[in-house]
Amino acid sequence: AQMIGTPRMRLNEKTKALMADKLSAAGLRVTQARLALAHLLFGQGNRHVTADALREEALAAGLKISQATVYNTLNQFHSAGLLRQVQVDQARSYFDTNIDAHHHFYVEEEARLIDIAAQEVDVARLPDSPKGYDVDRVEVIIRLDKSPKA
Amino acid sequence: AQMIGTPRMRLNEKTKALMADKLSAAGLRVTQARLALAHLLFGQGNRHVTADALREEALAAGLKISQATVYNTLNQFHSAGLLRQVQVDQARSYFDTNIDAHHHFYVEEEARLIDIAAQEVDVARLPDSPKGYDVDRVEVIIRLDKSPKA
DNA sequence: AATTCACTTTAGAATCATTCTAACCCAATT
DNA sequence: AATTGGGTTAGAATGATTCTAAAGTGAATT
Repeated sequence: AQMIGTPRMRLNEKTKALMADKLSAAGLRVTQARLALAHLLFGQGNRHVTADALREEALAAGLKISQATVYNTLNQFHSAGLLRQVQVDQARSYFDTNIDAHHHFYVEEEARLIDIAAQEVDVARLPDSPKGYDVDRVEVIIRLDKSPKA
Repeated sequence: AQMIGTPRMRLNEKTKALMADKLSAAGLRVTQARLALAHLLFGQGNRHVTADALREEALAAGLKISQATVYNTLNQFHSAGLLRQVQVDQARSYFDTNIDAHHHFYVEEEARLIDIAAQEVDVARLPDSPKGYDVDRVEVIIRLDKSPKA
């Protein structure tokens, strides 16, 4: 009998199986496009991607996938709670594979987001929410500039 | 002789004079369009406006002003440090007349921003910035949902 | 008051991210 | 294998914002 994890099952296949589980668990049908994008998004560490960057990455990986599907998929993953949307730049939105509570550095000059673990920031006091409203989430964004050359 | 502040000088005129000073101080030429928009923006308490909302307000006030000028002016005011740009919604950007350090509530369902005074939030601890970068500013955004009906 | 020149304003076109449409395709079920 | 209901797609549509290049205006000068 073929054991789980033996050389016969390539890493890629294992990841695919994990991704299929992830999609099912999120209530999404397992399709080729979703599997492939999930593989790119969740196959490695946490990432911040724009729709266009993901599209290019997919094409570079030899996938045949339309821009509409990239958008659809990112939105579906977001609705399903697999991605978080980060709004720091007026031009485009970022999707973050890290869905745990955390914060961000943003370097505008480089259009680059950097995660900050929740425990690295201590928000000691917050105002009461206006009557009739509840806190959905608290975002801390630290905008960075390149240091002037000394 | 006509004294400053007598009934002969209408409130509107006084505001206009203040706005002219504000523009000059910011290094901007005093033009009709800028005066009129400054009057709408800074004539009352602090506000959060979108380009389109400001355009409509201008038209409603009987001003003849193009959308391009509204955009140009908002961007110039922003560059000159008279406005701050707030990025909370993927669809449009907001301009905030409050340029002091402060934070925001954002009600996505209503596309509404609410100021939070700086002293209402206590950010007790922040991570070190990555090497080569300096903190430009720290933004705290508290996203709100309508409370479910009890 | 007229002239000049640089800066402003403008209408409309252009751009760019994102969404929509309507047709085709595929995953699950019978 | 046929059916069905979502999934995917190319291309059009949308909507905010920017660009263009032509006409207008403020400030300084004659």
